[in-house]
Amino acid sequence: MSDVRVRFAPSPTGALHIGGLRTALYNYLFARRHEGTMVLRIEDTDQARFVPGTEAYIKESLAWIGIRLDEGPDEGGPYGPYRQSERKPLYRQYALDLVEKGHAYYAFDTPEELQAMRDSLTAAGVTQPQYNSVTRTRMRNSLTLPPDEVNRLLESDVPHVIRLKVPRKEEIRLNDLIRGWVLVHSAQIDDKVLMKSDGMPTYHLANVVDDHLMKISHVIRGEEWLPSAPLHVLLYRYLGWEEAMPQFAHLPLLLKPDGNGKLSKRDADQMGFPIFPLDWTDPATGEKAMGFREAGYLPEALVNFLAFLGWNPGTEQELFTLDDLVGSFSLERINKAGARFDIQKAQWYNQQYLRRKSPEVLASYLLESLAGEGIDCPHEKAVAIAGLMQDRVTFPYEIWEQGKYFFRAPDTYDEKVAAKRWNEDAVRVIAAFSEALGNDNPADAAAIKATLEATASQQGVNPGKIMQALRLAVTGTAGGPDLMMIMEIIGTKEVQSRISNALKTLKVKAA
RNA sequence: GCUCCGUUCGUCUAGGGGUUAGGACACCAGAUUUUCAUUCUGGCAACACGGGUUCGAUUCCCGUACGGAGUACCA
Repeated sequence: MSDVRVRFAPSPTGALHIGGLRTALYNYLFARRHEGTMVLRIEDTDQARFVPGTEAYIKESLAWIGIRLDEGPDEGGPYGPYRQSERKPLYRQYALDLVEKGHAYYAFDTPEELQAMRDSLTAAGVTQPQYNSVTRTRMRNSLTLPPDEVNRLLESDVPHVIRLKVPRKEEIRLNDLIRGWVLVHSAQIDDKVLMKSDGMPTYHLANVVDDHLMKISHVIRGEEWLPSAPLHVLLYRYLGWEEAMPQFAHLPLLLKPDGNGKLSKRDADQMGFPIFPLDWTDPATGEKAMGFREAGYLPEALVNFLAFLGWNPGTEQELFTLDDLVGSFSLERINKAGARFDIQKAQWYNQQYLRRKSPEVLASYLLESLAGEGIDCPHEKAVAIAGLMQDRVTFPYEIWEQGKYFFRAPDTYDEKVAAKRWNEDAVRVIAAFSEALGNDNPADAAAIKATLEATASQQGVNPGKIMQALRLAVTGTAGGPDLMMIMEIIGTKEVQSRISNALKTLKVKAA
C-alpha cells in the first residue's frame, strides 16, 4: 500500500446519481492505480434530508460496478467510524480550537435576524448579501457582544452556531490537479457556518476534519465543490494542517444530452434512459426509477462508458475493462470541460461487452427471461439460441424479446412481408416442403436445408425466392438469424404446424 | 447580479506554434448476408468570435460571446 488514500463521500439523501457513480469510479481507479486505499465515508450531517435506505443502495451500486472498498462503515478500518453522524462528538473540539485561535466565533443570530440582514442589504443595493467581515460587526456574535454576555448565552444553551472568521483581504490560491492554479479573493467568501445549532458540523468542517484525520491524500470530487475549495484551504490553514493538506482534483460535470444544464433525472426520464445505477423507489413519495442494471446495462459497459466521460487514455483504444482502466488511469488526462451524456455510446459499449460473453452466460439471461414467462427450456437449447442471437442484440433481455418465436408460434405476421412475398410459388413450395419434412423426424439444419432445396427444385423455384415467405410462416417476422438453424431448434413437427397455420391464415397475393 | 470554471466534428474526444486537424458513437452510401442484425469498405462533419504576440496561431496572451457551477445552520 502506498500512502495514496482517497475517499468517496456521498451523503445519504437519495439514490446515487450516475455522476456520483463516476466520481466514485475515478476515486477507485486512482486508488488502485497507485496501490492506495479506497475509503467510503457517509456524510450524513444533514438530519433533515436523510433518506433511509440510501447507504445500502450506495454500497450495492458500488459493488455492482466492481468497486471494492478498503475502509468504510462495513469494512471498518483504522480511522473509523466512517459515518459522520457517529463522529459527531469529534468535530466540536476543532471548531472550538478555531474560536480559541481567533479564527472562528459564536453567532447567536436567529433565522429571522439573518433574513432581515439580507433583506436590508438587498434593499440597499448589495448584490451579494452575506455574513462577512463587514456585516458581522452588526450582528449578534461573540465579536460584537461583551464577553460576559457571550458566556451567559452559551451557559444558558441559547441556540448558536460557530462561524469561520474569514479574513477581509486575502488572496487564496490552490493548485487543482485538473485545473491548475485557482485564485480566489477572501472577500468572496462569507463567514461560513462550521457548527450548526443542532450540534452537527456543516459539510465544510466535517469534510476537512475527516479528510485530515483519515489521512486522505487526494480529494477527487465534482466541480460543484470548486468554489468552496478555497474555503477548505483556509480551514486547513487555521487548523494548522496546511502542510499535510490533500491535493484537490475537481471533476468536470455530466451535462444534459441536449440543451443546457447539468444532467438531471428529468432529462433521463424524458429521453427514456436511467440515471441511477440500480432500481430505486423513493421511500417518501413511492416514486420508482429504473436503474441501469435493471435496464439491461452490463456493469463493465457502464464502467467503460463512464470512465470515458471526461477521461481518455490518449490512445485509440476504446474498450477498457476495469483492470485495464486501473492500468492506464491518470488524473492528468481528465478533461476540464463538462461532458454531455450520450446514451447511444453507452448502448454501443453494452453491445460490445455483451458480444464478449460466453453463450452459457447469455443463456442464463435468456433462462431468466423465460422463467418470468413461465416457459421451461433445456439448458442446451438456451445456449444454442443465445449463440444465434449474440451478435444481434444490445441488451440481454432482447434475446427473449427478439427470439420469442423460438418458443411461441407467431400469432401475427409482418404484413409488409406477407404482401410482398406470400405468393403462389411460395405457398406451393412451402406446402410441399412441409410434407417432405415427413413425420416427426428430428433433423438438423443441414438436412432441413437439403430438403428445402430438393423441394424447391422439384417445383422449379429458386429456394431464395421463397425463403422470406418461409421465414414469415415460421417466425412471423422478416428478420432474424439463419432460418435453417431456427427450424432445427424449434423442431420439424413445430415447423409443420406453423406452416399449416400460415397456409390457413395468410392470403395469397393477387396475381 | 457577483465569483470561479470552461469552449476541437451533432456527441465523447486526440492533438498542439508550420498536421491532408486523428479516433470512437451517431448518421449516410456500398459490399457481404437468400432477410434483419453483425462484419467490412467508404462518406459527411470541428478548432466560438475579435484583437494581439509571431515569419506563421486552432495551439500562447487579452477581450467578447456562449455554456456550466457556486453564491444556505444542503451536501
